[in-house]
Amino acid sequence: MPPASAAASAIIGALFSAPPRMVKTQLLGLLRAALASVAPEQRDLEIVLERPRQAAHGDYATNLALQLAHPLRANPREIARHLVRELGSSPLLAKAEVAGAGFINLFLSPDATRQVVSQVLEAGRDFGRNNLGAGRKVQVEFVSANPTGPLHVGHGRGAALGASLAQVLAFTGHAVTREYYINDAGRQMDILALSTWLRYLELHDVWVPFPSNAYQGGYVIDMAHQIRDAHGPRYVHPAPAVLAGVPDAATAPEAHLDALIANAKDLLGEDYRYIHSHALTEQLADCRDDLVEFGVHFDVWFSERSLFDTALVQRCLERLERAGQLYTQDGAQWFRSTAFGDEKDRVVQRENGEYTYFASDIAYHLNKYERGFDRIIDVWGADHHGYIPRVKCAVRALGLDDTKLEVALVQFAVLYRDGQKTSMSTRAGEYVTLRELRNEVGNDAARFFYVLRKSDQHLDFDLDLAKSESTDNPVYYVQYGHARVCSVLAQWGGDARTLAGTDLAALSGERELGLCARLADFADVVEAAARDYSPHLVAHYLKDLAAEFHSFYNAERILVDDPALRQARLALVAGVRQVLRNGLRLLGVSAPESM
RNA sequence: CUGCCCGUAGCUCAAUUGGAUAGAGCACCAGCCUUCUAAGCUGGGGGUUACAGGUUCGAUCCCUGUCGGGCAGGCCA
Repeated sequence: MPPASAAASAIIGALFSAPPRMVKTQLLGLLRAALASVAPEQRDLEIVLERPRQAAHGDYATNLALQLAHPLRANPREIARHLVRELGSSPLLAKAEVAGAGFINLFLSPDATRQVVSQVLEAGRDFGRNNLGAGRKVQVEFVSANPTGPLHVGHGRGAALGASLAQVLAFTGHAVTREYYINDAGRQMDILALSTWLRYLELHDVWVPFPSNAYQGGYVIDMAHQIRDAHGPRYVHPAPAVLAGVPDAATAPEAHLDALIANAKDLLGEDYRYIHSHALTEQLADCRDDLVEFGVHFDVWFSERSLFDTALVQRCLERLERAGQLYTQDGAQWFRSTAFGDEKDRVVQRENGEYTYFASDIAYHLNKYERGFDRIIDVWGADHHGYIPRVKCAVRALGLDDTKLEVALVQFAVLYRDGQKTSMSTRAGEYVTLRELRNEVGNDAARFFYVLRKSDQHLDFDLDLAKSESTDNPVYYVQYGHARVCSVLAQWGGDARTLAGTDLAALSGERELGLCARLADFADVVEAAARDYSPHLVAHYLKDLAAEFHSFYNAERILVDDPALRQARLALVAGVRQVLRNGLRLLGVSAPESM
């Protein structure tokens, strides 16, 4: 991990300072100056500048006067009038007026509205980028599924959200580390190893009843074949030995499984580790391939087992011990989480000496803090929400700042086909895998649909809609907008890069200026998406931008005879294409040149 | 029983985090192809934001209660 460097931040900062400032930023500067003049003691007040819902209320509006009314003990409309007077005249503004209870409505000059097109074309792929994060180190940990089988559609949503969120954060000046936590130390991995071995024994006509709570999937049989092909009968043991002293499966299924695992370890000795590691390696590779095909990449694959190998779990518990936050009861070791506001104390080491998942999780979070992240984002399934308080308690007990740790919850996705829910039972091993979903609807539709909803909302995933090549399908709708611009530019035949310096004065129609305003909004959308961990805002924005473009395209011809108007419109649609591209890239969706 | 999340048009969802007259897409109705991709566009109807109070200049958003739905509450992960 390279050290967080001020130098790197400075370089990044310099990159961003090059393009001219956005109109909104310039307006904020004007308002700040007016504020300092009207109410010097309130000069540091946060100024909110927003897009009014209605066109009659201008391009931007601010409630600044309303905010000042209380501290100044004055009539908000009166304050607003003072502020407007101080704003004076600016080439940016066509008009500034006081409205309603004391809003200030700002109407941009056409020049001010149009200049965004030049900014888009000059900034190119960097348009929308900002330095909100100022180079701060952020870790996004997501997916982190147990490598005990293929990823399913629930993991897919976490993958899509985490990847998009990481992109958005990187785009807003954060130094992002994408991380996958591998649960390679627990009982679930032992169950997978056992399952593989039992299938392997079956291939050698050693028949041990396959437990219903072991892993049923066909991939387990595949691994058994691989092991047999590579090593023949080396790991075969007779069924009576495998079943020696094993309690009844029907009455004690979990104890049955644990006893089988214990026998496997005894009989196989060192060879058990081979089977265990073969299964882990295979499943992890499958998982990684799946994610790579999905366009989801990780910087760090963090092994749970390494927390034990480096004795971090032990050191972590010793640290809690010294702080007086551990005690022993009923043979187990407990963390006094109630002292930090949790509902009940939690076990960290079981009576049988095994550490709980919680213990390694505390250690993992300690490790995250020790790596110096300014912010740590855990993306979890919403069913883990009850787990948040105890982890935060543990972090506090270690003397760390728990406000650095944020958990983004992802609700389940429910698949619909022909208007019917598709079953997704994890038990029988017949759940829908991410790979099946990707094969059916394609990576682009999957990525887009997954982030179309706020992540903490349930997602109804309409498979038929995702597959349809029609206007109803938002992915196709947005991508088609991009392809359409490409088609127009191809028809024109010129070099799109030469459009950056185009004179835009001919853009004067309502639709044209409306599109310009929409392009300018991209910067705000990106910022909001980063601030609220809400990539869905980008998806919605792209739908809106595409709709506005299609509407414009339908109403006006771009390749008109008048050279000045033609060039200006070409520059405008080239700007639309660039912003569509940038937005789609944040979501991991391709921007096709033709469809 | 307790805690967390949610409840917005017939359906799926937004709403710049407390702003002005709550918006899109489906579906429904009526239109638009001699034109750069009709894989598109235009117009229309549709709402007591679950319900009842409260906080203030202003509430879908914050607080309280009720009703309804989801998820959690292991020495499981």
